Amino acid sequence: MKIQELADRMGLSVHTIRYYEKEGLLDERHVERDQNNYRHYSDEAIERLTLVKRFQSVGCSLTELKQILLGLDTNTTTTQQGIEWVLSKIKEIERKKEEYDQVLATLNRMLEYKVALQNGPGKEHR
Amino acid sequence: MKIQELADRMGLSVHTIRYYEKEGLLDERHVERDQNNYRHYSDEAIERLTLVKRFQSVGCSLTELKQILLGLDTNTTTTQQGIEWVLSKIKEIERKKEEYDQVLATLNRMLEYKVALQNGPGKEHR
DNA sequence: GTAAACTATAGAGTAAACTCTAAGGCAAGC
DNA sequence: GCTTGCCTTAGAGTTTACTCTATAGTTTAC
Repeated sequence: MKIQELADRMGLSVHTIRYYEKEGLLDERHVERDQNNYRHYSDEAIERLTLVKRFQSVGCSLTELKQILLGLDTNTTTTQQGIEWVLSKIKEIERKKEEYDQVLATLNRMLEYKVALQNGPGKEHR
Repeated sequence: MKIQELADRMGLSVHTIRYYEKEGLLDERHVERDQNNYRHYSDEAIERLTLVKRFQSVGCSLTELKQILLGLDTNTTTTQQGIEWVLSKIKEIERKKEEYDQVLATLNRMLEYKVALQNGPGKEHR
């Protein structure tokens, strides 16, 4: 598929996709060039970008993502070191999930307060 | 307490704290000025910045945070509208938590793969 | 066969959230 | 009393992740 189609399917702009390629998040398994020099994307590009979006949405920078993808692609970092990296990342994500729970708690308090205000104005305090 | 102490306690830089104040995330309940014009922070500043960090860590922009804090501070946005905003925010956070679970799943797959490689090299495939 | 729509590149511009610098005033220790 | 270190402001600089522009070639539709 060509870049515009991929962009539409992924909900990204063509600029962003080219930018990701420049940043090394896509490689020959995902993009090739037609005779006319147009980029041609494989289905693997979809998978890759889905992964990119997913990790990005939990706060990974593109630099960090490159590390992660490298870890998925090659066995180079396989060893105690690589395992420890993944473990620390897992801990980090779990901490973040706890943060989310605390934010949810705050939002729920806000909600209850607002609902109470709406239902019984004049009794706001206590 | 003075700005450096607050910064140390919160794990922020003094620059960042002044920046937050300029952006309207802190007000007279959190900062006052001594005779020498030094900023003097109340304990409420700690609570406030904790909240700021918490919401920020789940992807809220400072602009959005200002809205949230306004909603906590005043009753101005209390009405159906405000309630709906909180509800939509809660949905958003819940969606994000699901993303986190997917990322955790990916990391766990990476981990298993790496552990398997380390324990039985030569049997990487299948 | 030509206009509209898509592709390419290089590079400039933007927004958010810091981060740092300069130039100066205040304060605490020796 | 003076050096060292923290405080002030205004404003410049940085980083990240886009986002857009200019210029030009290609493809598709009528």
